Amino acid sequence: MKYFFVSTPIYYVNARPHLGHAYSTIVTDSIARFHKLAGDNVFFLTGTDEHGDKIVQAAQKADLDVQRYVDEISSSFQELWPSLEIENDDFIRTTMERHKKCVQYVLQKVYDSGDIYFAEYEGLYCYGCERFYTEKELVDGKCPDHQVEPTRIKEKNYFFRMSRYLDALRRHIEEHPEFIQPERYRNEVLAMLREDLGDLCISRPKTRLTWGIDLPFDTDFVTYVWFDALINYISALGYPEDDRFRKFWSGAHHIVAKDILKPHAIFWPTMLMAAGLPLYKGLRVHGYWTVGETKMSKSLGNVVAPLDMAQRYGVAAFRYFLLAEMSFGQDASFTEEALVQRFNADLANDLGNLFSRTLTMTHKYCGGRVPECGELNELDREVLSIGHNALANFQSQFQHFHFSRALASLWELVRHLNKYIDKSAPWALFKAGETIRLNTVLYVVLEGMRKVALHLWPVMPSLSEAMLEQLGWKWDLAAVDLEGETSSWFGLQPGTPVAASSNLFPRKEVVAAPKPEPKPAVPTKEAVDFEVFSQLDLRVGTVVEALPHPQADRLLLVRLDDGGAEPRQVVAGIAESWKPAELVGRQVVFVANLKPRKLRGQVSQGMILAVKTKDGLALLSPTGPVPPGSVVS
RNA sequence: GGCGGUGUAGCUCAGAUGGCGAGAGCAUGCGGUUCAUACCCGCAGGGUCAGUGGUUCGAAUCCACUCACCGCCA
Repeated sequence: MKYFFVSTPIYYVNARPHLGHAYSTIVTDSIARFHKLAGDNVFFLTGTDEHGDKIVQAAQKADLDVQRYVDEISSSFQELWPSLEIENDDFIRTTMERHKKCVQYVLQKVYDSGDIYFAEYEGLYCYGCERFYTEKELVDGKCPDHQVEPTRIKEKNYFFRMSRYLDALRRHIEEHPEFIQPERYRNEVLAMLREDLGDLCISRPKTRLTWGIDLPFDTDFVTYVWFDALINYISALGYPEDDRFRKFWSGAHHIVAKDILKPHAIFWPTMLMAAGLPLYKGLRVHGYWTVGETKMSKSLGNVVAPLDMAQRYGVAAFRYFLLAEMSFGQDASFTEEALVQRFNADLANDLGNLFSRTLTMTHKYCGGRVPECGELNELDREVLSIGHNALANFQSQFQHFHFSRALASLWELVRHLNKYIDKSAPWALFKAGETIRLNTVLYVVLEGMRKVALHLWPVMPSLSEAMLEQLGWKWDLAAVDLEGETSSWFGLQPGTPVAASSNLFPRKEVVAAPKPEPKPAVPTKEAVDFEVFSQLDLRVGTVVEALPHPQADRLLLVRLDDGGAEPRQVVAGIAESWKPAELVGRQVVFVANLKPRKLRGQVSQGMILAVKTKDGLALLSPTGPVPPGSVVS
């Protein structure tokens, strides 16, 4: 029996669970289930990371005692997972006693072997942020958050001699391509290793931070971030004394998002080396979910609440979508429309309808029981062969974290079963009374459906079990021979009753397209002919003089150079937005053939064009200088 | 600025070690079918494989440069 250990990151409890957390955990759950299905002995770990200043600050903000605060957020994670059909074997919290003991054990061990040293360093410290800044992080020499010049202080801390292990790590990565995957992240880590990474600061003085694990060799300090958090992967396995560690650690895989690549790809392996422990087997790195075009962020208020989606569309659809839509390693975009589209196309139309039509036919034509399979002809054998390929590809792709491709492979079988039904036309066989052939066709389809359902268990556990139940197949995880399923085709027992009908994935209405601001149609005045428009004589004039109107506050007397010998006087109602001095030299568009008229005793020979907005009047003018009097058309 | 990645049909993506008249799914159009969840099946349209130059009998695939976007580091 193979041992397989797989972990999510432990989630930092400064925020409630969102789509990113859900994805990591669902992927990990699916992998865990896949290995369970394959017969491995699986340990699936997730948990929460609960130490550090940020947590203390968040608790203060929430006006809660720190312990209560972390308890609460941690529970929100623990409570969410079962509703997403996530079945972790353990939930580790860094505030648990068993974790603390393990961290201290490892620290002491590394300290004893001489890889932790005490050193003083000097840095720029911002008291507001309670952290050090590098010169480059500062803006104009000031802390970007508090706009305060940081203070140069000296501090003593403990350091992990990471530099000693970096060469060995680089060799390991080079010799084990599967250590970090996908490839792009492996390259990134090798690039990081080409730089001087130095050693790792692993402590904080208690004068600054008390919410952490005491260093076993100096209780004036607490452990800083990674030496605490990363150890969760082995503390949960009961390292050092527990047998589980010995069994499971050799097959360990970590699933992480790309933002925590460095700690997992560099800090953690070197820590393990220093502690004299074998390295994990594989690190699998995925990208981010964006929401539409933009990054998901709290400030934008577009954080997708996983549970909302799961409730609206079903856990199965939600999990299926996440796995099918994201090409593992790359970023992907989450939109409700895409989810609905995929739901309808793949789950409702292809798979759901396949169940519906086949079960109905089994009832109409075969008394609702799995029929006897007769001799196979060319068409039937084609199904078996396509099925073999689809399932073998599914298994191989899934194992290599290509979930999207794995599901695409599986759907080749789903679609082929639909084609096969059409080609074989059981309804015609029924009318013709060709019972043996009819039974064979339906058997082949039902068995294909069973295989699809079984392979979907890692992705959508309860729906998979429901499908199998409809097929009258007894779900028994321990009895599954996943590899064998690719070649055998006779798992269903003839005579077994099947469900009379099926409605696993009722089609969803396509949600309204993401309203690009439903701008109302612009109401216009009545349409006019071009002739009417061309009666207007619009021209550009240059303001040569502007004066306040002697008898009106809102009016200006504007004298325009219109190309003629004398300036043209126009009375313009723009005094509230424009001062006379601002106008001189400016070019404006005016109506040249408006009948002259007197406004408050002053003759106006035309009208200057302007746009009224809530901020005042904007004048129309050419994009660049033109000769005065130029005609506008 | 350095390093790395990506750029293939409207959209999402496949395309080891160079040999294809460049693929799939979705979307679109047309046709067929009725067992079925207005579903399924078939056919079709649509791409100068970012650009330029090179290696080669032959390049989406190798090399160089350019452009665009992204990431890491500085």
